[in-house]
Amino acid sequence: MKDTPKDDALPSRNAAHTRERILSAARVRFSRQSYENVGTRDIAADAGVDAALVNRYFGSKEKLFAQAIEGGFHIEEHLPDNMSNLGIHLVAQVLDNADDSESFDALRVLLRATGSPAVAAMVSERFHAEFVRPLAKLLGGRDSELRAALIASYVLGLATMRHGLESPSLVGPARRKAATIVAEAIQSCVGKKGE
Amino acid sequence: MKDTPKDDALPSRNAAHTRERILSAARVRFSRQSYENVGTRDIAADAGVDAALVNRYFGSKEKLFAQAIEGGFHIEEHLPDNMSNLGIHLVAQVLDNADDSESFDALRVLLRATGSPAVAAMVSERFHAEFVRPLAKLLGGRDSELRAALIASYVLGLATMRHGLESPSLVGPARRKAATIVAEAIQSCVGKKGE
DNA sequence: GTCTATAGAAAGATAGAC
DNA sequence: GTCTATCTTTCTATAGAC
Repeated sequence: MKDTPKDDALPSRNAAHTRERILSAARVRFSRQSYENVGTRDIAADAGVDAALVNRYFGSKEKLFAQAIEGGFHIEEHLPDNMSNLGIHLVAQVLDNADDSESFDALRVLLRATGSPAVAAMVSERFHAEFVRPLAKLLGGRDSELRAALIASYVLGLATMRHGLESPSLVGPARRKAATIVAEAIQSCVGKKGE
Repeated sequence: MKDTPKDDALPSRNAAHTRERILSAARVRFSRQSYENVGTRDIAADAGVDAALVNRYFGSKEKLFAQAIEGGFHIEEHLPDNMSNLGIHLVAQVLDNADDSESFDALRVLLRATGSPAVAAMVSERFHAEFVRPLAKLLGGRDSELRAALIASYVLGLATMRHGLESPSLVGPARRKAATIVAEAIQSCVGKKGE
């Protein structure tokens, strides 16, 4: 069987593809457990490759982590068409995300990394560089940095309740009301240009 | 030298006192790093006792952790005189807490525990039992559970930005404005009895 | 390009001496 | 009531065979 050039194919001996499989598996794992609780063996098993290849391709677990969160917070990918919908748009992205979903979620990685000395500073730096400061620039006006930080705070609080603590209080019928209220709080930090 | 009966004394051979020293050191350590990053040896060193005594008195690291957070979220100890000041009161407790303070802060323990399978469920359970549900009962009225969850969400978000990410955006001159805004958001979840 | 084998460090827990 | 010594497991990382 020859290697096929198709992207969807799974060539068994292809460095670039193997690398991507590892990175993808790492993103999912780090979204669900803290840095220390995720083993390079676990990642390799999920990716279906040998554990030694993780270090072979990424150098160390720490560098793999850095690669995994690279670009994950980019505000541009979380923006609505119109800034007047920012609140409801951000809130929906946090709440409409199944607890058992096996996908990458940078916000969850952040929540789980704050207690790990090896990566806490790295995550904080990226979050500010990719999310908070660009958002502040988008908002503009007085205290834009502060207003962006507050929006981040509302989003992180919701994410902690929903995905960190898996609180039952924000699912089911309550979800809709919660979304509306927090979206309003966020929106009030957006529209202050008139002041 | 005889053991003195005074509470402030440091008898070198006293089970109850040694136990208390370990527990106290554990509370501080768990406030600053995740469950996995805190070693029983670290705790013992801080407490000035032998590492073997940790297991001797608490059975296991997990049981020690359970004891450490016991009662830490109790809402009663975080309430103002009047519920009309709840927002500003809660916010102040989160923001007015030095990053390098060597004190126990249950909220920080919570933030750092969400990625640790061994203790995540335990922390979530206690937080809901000691903070969210009692708060809902205090609030009363329509959607009290939801409104309590939202207040918790605002508090956790602030705590994450301030102590999890050590964000520079909420300290200094910005602190006062941030406090006022979030306090208002919280307060709007308190006063809904008229609906 | 991938895998086997293992080095080396660190952690939780425990038995038994003092 | 406390400490020394150690068992056992688990993890990252790497050298070298295939």
